[in-house]
Amino acid sequence: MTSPKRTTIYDVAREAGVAASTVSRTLRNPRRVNAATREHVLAVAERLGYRPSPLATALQSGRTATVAMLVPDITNPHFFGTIRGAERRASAAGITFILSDTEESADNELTKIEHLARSVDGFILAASRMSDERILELAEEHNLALVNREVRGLPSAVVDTSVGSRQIVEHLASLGHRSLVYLSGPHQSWLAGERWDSLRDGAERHGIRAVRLGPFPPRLVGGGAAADAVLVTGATAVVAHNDLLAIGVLRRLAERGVDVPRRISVVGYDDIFGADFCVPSLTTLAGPQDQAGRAAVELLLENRSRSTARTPDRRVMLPSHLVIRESTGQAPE
Amino acid sequence: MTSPKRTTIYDVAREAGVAASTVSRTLRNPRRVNAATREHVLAVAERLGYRPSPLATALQSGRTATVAMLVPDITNPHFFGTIRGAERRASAAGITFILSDTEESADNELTKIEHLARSVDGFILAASRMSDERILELAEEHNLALVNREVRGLPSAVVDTSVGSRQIVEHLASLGHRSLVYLSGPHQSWLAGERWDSLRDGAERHGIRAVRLGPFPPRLVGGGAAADAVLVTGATAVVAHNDLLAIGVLRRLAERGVDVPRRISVVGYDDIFGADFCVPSLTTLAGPQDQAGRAAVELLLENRSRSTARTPDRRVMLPSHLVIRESTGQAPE
DNA sequence: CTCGCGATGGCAAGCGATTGCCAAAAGTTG
DNA sequence: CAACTTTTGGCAATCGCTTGCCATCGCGAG
Repeated sequence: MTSPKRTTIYDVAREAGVAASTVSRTLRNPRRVNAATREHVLAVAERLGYRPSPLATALQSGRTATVAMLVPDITNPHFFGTIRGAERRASAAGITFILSDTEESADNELTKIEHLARSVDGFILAASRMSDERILELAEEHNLALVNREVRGLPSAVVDTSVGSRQIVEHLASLGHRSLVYLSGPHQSWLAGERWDSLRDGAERHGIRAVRLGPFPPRLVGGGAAADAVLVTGATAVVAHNDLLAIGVLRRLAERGVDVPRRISVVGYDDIFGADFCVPSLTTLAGPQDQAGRAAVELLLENRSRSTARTPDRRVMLPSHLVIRESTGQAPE
Repeated sequence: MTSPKRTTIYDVAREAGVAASTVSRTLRNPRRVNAATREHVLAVAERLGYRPSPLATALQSGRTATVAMLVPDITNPHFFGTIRGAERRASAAGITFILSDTEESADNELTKIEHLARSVDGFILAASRMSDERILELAEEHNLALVNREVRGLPSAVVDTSVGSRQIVEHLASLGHRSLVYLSGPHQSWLAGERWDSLRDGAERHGIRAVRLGPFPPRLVGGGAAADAVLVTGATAVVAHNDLLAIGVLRRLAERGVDVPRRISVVGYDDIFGADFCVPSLTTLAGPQDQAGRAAVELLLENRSRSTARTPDRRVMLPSHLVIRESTGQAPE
């Protein structure tokens, strides 16, 4: 790699016989310069293969045309959709997309935000593990958009799981189940709380007994312990915090020779890759995670420039739907 | 979000009673400044909560402490490992990680590189779809590291699939198979070429007939057409370009009532998430993709600063290994 | 024919660091 | 103690672009 001194705005200016400011305006604020000059400058810029330096632009203007997305665990398929959606949207808007894994740690989130603060226009916090207070505090200084998390007054995009959770309960109720176990995710997970609340709520309404176990790590490996715990309760239906956990449970149950769904029904959340081809295939609450990612980027974009003004409460709620597969069935006698 | 005018190096300088340059040196080149002053400056910086502006630093110094990774398809599980490995390594080195999806298009790769050129120290091209010539050309101007792709003279990290491919053939041969079909991936894919070469090579050595079909889109949906095509050939073993395709094939075969592995054996590449719990579980060539990602970042880091000097041929080769599961078995009579 | 005003382009001051060069201070050496 | 060498800190230029402010110009109005 050689550094052939990229052409700058000054090169273009000299070549076009105008001032640098004119070149700058031609690019950022075209109507501020006469059509004829503009054409000329553009032509010269094109000929010289001019590319603006995002750094210089950002340094001067304060706009970086970059967003960062913080994710608790990149490898969790649950986030793939969100990541993709956000990346696509950012890319479409010509915005650079920074991805950062916070390894399920609130402290890491803080550190990373601090670190990136000056390099980005805003942050997308996906399933943030931080407390509401902390998030609100950060929102004072940074432009934030939340995904699958709600905090009073902050823009957020969430896939609605309360309605969906009730659907799950109804589905189970209709199959004759009288009790269910919820396998909870990380206890800092807002989502986990939401889901439990709706499940319990729905269960109550249907006269179903609901128990919460956990927290379990929301990964395949979490399924082992979770499955065993479930068996002890004697419940006929399990709702896992996510598909990963659910699939883990399925595997463990298979190992132990427990028939799903004959003896126990299993439900997950997210409809991740693989949920349709595991055995038995998984009944799960699917949601447009990619749209949540995309929406988050949009919220961020709306929001920038606005510096002191608190954004009017912008929250996007996306509908989820229950995908019924083989892992749920009639409750046993 | 408010903009409380972040504290700058000048604020620290004033407060500490030294020149800005001293502050700068304290941070970048501590031994250049007296221990006493250094301590003092650090204390003041700490007290004021000073955070350097990456933008300003980059603009002046040319080092951005950022790398970008270009991936043909973010949603393809094959890349998850690579992405994770690269992100982790970058993060550990305090380097910002930009992720960009090129949607399987060589032109997109070019555009994105052009776009990000000034904002990053280098690019990681994962399974690039560009031609060797194009890549070499780009390497003149940019700092590149390749993943799962080799181009003369450029640093690269690849999971060795030639040895692995031969293992696959041996495995199949030992099961009595006399013919195999390779389901090829995108034809711009270097990997696809490599794999086919090694397979054919191995097949020849074992007196096995090998046929290549395709290209097929390396996704689940590609499996439908692929499976049908395979059945026509009457081969008893299929090696798919990747697990996604392989799983797609499994599904289609199941639909058509073809018994795997009784009637046909299926092998994939990558050992992606799900390969172990699809049915039948998939025999596949696993490789440390995350290490490839991590290695690529390291190659990039070694390489920066060096501007004109061409890097000594640095290539990392990672071993793969065959994971035998249920999708392969004795060849039928 | 003069005045006022909008359109247009240039000047120059930043944005927040880094770094070459220089001078003063401190340390070495014979 | 003189003559040097090292250390240490400051000055000022620079990276590439944006933008407030000012000067000029052309033109329609009075």
